[in-house]
Amino acid sequence: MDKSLKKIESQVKDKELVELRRMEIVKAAVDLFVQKGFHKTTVREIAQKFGMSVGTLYEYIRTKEDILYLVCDYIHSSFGMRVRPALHITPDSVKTLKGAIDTYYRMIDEMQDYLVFLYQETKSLSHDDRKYIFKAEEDMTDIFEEIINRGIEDGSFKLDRNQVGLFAHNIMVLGQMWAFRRWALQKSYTLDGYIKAQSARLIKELTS
Amino acid sequence: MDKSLKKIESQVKDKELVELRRMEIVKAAVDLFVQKGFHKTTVREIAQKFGMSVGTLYEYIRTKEDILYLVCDYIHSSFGMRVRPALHITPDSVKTLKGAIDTYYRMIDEMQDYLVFLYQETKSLSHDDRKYIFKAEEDMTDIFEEIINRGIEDGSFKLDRNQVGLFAHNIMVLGQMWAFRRWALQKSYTLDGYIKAQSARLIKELTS
DNA sequence: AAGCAGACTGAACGAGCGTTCAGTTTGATG
DNA sequence: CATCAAACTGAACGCTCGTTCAGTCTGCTT
Repeated sequence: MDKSLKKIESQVKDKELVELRRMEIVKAAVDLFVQKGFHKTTVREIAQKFGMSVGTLYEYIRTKEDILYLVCDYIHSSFGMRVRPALHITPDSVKTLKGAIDTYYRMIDEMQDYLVFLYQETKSLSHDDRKYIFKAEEDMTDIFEEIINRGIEDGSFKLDRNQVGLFAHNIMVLGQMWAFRRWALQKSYTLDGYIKAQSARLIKELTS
Repeated sequence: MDKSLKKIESQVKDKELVELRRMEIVKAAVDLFVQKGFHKTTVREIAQKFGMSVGTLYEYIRTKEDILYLVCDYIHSSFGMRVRPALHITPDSVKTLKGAIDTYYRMIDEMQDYLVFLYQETKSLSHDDRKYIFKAEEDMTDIFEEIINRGIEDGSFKLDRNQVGLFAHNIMVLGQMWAFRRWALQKSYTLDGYIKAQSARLIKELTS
């Protein structure tokens, strides 16, 4: 799942160079997109930040939307790269879930600008591309579901089987809320306080 | 709070006509915006659906962004008009909260397209206009806070005072999740099932 | 050195779109 | 019926921006 589904064609032959330049393009574009939004960012601006001419930029992509796709893909895989290695399945299900929540919520805090951007601009992607991006969310949900299911099996958690999916969604949404409602929450809570409060509540619900 | 904060100037003198035509404009624009997004909708399209020429349209607004503001304001006040009258404060705090959740969640279901649109396009508004729109969210949070606080006072709910705000946010976000994650949730749950499950969980948490 | 392919340049093109304005219609007034 | 202002029209303007392409530069090969 590290590589994108879609192959975007380019004029340039050298595969490694394409990879390298595209990473530069993404790095240049992501900040502009997050700051100004996709529509208000011009290809010229991206090229300028990228340090090359518009013409060159178009050697590596076909359309402006390709850049959006690359950026979304980049953000999405950054998430994946950060969560996966940080998730330790331990014999103690409570500890495992606590750790997963902590990891996920901290990642959201670090990447809040990207997260908000993803939610706001995915509708500008084609239907197929959007599905691919949503896939990342489903993968994450699956991870939480698995942890909860293990906990139920070993008797740590009490939860109706057909509520596991919903509970996994709740965990994720309560984390994402930190980014989406920062205008309210980040006035009254610190990240640590927020994680502690939400985490305690979720765990208590599962164990009582 | 029914009238907008901002007065948008118009060429037309007759105040009532302005009000009438603007409502027609909003009605025409809102569907197009929800369907295609703000940026991809042209003023010409709106004028056409509105049934008048572009020139006339511009007698009632100054810029395209004015239309966005009018639409956001319209959506926001539709929310307000629907929730407020449906909220009954009863002596039974549990029943009151259950009713409020039910009302709010059903409203989200009905207006899910609008809600998603609001979240996706508010960033295109000016800073002041955005603040005005966020205000609606804060008002709603206040309502839930008040219900919870009453419940704590009359002994129905057990919750640390400094967690009331957070709990109110949780209630709202778990409702909005129905709209934002419909791609996953609305496959596996009915609205009634969803409300019952989330509501039960929230109430249980407050009363146990 | 000559030849050549791959990488790069940026002026130019042209379509799309927000906005305007010179002019027409409408209907109220005297 | 004449007058006039308010409401309406839509072609035209002008600017922005995605995209292209004729031409230049670079460095490798023979």
